[in-house]
Amino acid sequence: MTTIKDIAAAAGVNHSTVSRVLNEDPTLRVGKETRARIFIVAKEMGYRPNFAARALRQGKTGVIAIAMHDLTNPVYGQILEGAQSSACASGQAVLLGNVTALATGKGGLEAMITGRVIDGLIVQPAGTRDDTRLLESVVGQVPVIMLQSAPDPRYGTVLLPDERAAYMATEHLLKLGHRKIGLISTASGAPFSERRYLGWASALSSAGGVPEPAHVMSSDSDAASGVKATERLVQSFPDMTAIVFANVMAAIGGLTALRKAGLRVPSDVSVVSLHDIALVDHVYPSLTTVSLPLRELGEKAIRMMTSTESPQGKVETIMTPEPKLTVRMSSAAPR
Amino acid sequence: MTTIKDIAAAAGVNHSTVSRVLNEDPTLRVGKETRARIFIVAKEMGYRPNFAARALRQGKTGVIAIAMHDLTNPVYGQILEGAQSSACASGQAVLLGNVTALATGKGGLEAMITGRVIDGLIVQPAGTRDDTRLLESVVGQVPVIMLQSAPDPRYGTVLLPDERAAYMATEHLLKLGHRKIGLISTASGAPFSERRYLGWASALSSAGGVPEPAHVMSSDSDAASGVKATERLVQSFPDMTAIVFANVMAAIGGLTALRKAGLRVPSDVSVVSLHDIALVDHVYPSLTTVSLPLRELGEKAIRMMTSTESPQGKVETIMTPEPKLTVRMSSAAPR
DNA sequence: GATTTTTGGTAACACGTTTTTTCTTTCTAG
DNA sequence: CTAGAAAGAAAAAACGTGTTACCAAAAATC
Repeated sequence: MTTIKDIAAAAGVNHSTVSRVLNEDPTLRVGKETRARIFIVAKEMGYRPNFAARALRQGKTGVIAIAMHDLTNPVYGQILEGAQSSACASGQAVLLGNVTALATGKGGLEAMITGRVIDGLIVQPAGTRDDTRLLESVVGQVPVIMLQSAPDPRYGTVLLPDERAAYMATEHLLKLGHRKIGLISTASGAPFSERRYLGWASALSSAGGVPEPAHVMSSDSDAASGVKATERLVQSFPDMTAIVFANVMAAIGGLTALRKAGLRVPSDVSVVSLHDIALVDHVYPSLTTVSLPLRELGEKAIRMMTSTESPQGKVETIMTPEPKLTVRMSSAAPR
Repeated sequence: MTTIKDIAAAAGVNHSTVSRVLNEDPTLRVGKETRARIFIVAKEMGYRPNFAARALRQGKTGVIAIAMHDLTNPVYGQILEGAQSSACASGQAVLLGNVTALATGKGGLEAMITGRVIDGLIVQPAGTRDDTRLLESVVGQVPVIMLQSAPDPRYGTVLLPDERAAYMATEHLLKLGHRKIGLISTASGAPFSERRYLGWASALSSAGGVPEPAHVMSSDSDAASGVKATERLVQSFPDMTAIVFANVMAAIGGLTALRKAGLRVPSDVSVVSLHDIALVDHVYPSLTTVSLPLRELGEKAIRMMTSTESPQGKVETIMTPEPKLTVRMSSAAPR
């Protein structure tokens, strides 16, 4: 590996001059030809600064960790891709961690934090249970940004327009003529579940209906859990003519549950889901969805982290692109 | 941050002694009580070694990068999770990269390699196009392990039992009585596509059939591409009674295509796919699958990377767990 | 022609480890 | 009692940067 000293020797200058030239130190006065020579030699010798040495000196690494729940969930994959590409653009790198491992102290991630490997941590909180333990172990050690969490002065927060999206989904069903509209919500207690609930409820209210908390079933963000929640809903309230799903994986499970219950979609029950992913075109029937800017969520989190001001206490809601309704086969007017 | 020198001062010893005690240097002889004191002080002060300093000195970071294609694909997510958990277990960390960004030199990943941030690189190659460029830019710089690639002395290779799995999928259809069995393959030119083709072909041959290359359509590993490939197959060969899909996302697209073509699954066409993911229970009809040990692929790649011997030129095929057939609704005897 | 200012750099240290070398004290053998 | 191990630990060097302080010579000013 060629070091800064090799270049200094080849260019016939002191190594500190090389460092200052390459880092464009404004306080350094240097001859035009010396500067040019250093650049040329550095390029010729294929010089790359040693990461560890630089990190040691500067106290920064340029690595941001992101701890997610479930990497096999395509919804979360979008967040990851957004973060990944945004980080690349600003010369940072993304370290992947598992949030459960982080919370239980199992993963190497904790060592990476305490060992000053990472400059910041982006967390997709579990919604409820392990979050407090998680927070205690990392907040204060390193700047933290929570995705879709309850704002807190100790960390930054990036939010999706959950209420708006849930409102739009419900509104679509109302316009079709539905009045009995259930909600399969996400993890109870999670702030974004609250907001999605509010969107659903306010849409119903503004159409003159009365949002009934009993018509809400909570589900985890996977198909199997969506099956169970949907079964509970249709058993308790057989008169529902439409369901809003707060998560698309749950909705995909919901289709299975409805099929098993002998209910046709959309003729017996209409379905609308949040999260517009490629998959919804390929389930049967294809799902009407309202998109959420997940990619942008990941991007924004990185930008907030790399901005000059500390992210602590900042709260940002992604407004563009707006949630967008895409009507597919799963929604229709009630019979 | 408390450093090793702080501990040395607090324990009244030289900082090098602290280092050697904490790292359990066997060549160091140290008094029992001194050793105990150092351990106690270190724990009390919450000492964590500084990663950058250690990396600088040792020339190793304990970080392994893994460059994938498409993070929203649940199939690949499984590989990632396997790698992630396996790395944690051995005190390593996983850095996430995008293979396209790596190949085009865009991502921060290349800087991480040349900057000696990472000790090794695991790559899921694109199958064909960017791979050679990719290889040239990284092989030699850092140990590389390719997933599902063509073995090469310059890097290590970890493979799935593709042929066996494709054989089992085809065998299942043959046992049901099918004789006209098409194959929707993965990226043409990719070694694993070859192996899956061979599995399909040898199953047909051993049942006395003649594998016809024209009955094979290649598709990318996503639903949209699966739709197109399936359309091509059923238009060219309307007499097919069954299809083997080499990728589950393509199979999910395939169901859409068959539905649009007015073909019932399984009564008109039976479908079997490789890759057993949770989602297959929730498409309609649910997919008969043969599992592939994807998680273990990720785990093995990490283990090969962290083993003492250089991974270069090593080739390993994951044998356990064996591919497993799970019969669901999409396959039945032909009419 | 002496002093200041500018130009173009150099020298040295610091970052926190690990590792190699060296040093003092104590124990042991002859 | 003395040479020499051995025990216990300190000192020093090294990893490759970044940064602060400093310095020599040339040019400009008085």
